[in-house]
Amino acid sequence: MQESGEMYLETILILSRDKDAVRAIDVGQKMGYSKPSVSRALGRLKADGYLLVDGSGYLRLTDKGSAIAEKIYERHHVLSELLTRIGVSPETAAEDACRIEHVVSDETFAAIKRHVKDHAQ
Amino acid sequence: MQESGEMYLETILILSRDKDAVRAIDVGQKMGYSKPSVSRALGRLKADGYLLVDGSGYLRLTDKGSAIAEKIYERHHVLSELLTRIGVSPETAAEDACRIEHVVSDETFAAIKRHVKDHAQ
DNA sequence: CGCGATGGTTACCCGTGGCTAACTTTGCAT
DNA sequence: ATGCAAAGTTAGCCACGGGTAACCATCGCG
Repeated sequence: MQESGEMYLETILILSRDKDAVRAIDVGQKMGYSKPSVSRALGRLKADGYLLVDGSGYLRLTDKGSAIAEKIYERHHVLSELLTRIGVSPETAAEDACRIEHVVSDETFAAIKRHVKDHAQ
Repeated sequence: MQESGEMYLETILILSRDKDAVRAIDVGQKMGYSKPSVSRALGRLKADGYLLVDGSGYLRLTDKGSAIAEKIYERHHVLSELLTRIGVSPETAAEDACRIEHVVSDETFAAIKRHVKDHAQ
């Protein structure tokens, strides 16, 4: 799983919190990508079993896809929380969290999560 | 400047701390990349004015290249310090710092640096 | 009924950044 | 002087991940 694949899955998860049905076009709009780019990326995710597309073009994460999306989403939250706590502006914190969330190891994220929890405010 | 370019510059900086002369082959050995990959990457860095190569194949960072290398190197140190401090093992901290160092914004890094300094041990 | 808008896909281009294979160049040692 | 080893480059392969242009399919509305 590549960083960009994780972003697609996370985006689908976030969109499906609001909308009851998520389509490729919504993903593209949210991420600022063209239709063909989204189509191809989603095709890969589908082929690799992270995603299902029904007859009407509605997207649904598989368990496997959902697990990744939730994992990244959690990281996003915790990292944003940590960064704002040390004085980063909310916008920048969100942007940086969005990049860091894909590159930290499980060990490091566990430590960060523990740290944030232990030093709750 | 791409992430991989930053890694090359940082590696050259680190190598030039030990050795008095750094060649492409040393960089490749250190990074685990093949000679052609290194040759091409260094060619780009040279073309973009980050790097000089003398007649004997010795590498020297320009001011521009040095600035980036030092910046990334500092980030590496501070991030490693932060991670080990919250309980990450030194090896994992180094690996993660190596990835995070390329993606954090200046604002976030400034905040991290301040945090690490203020909570010195 | 037809036409246009919407959504999706196909085909193709581009840069990045790895790789191998093969070539050149250089320098040292026999 | 030969001849090998080390360093670098060139050419070409591949996957990723963006992009356009163009096409198809469907659906709603006049």
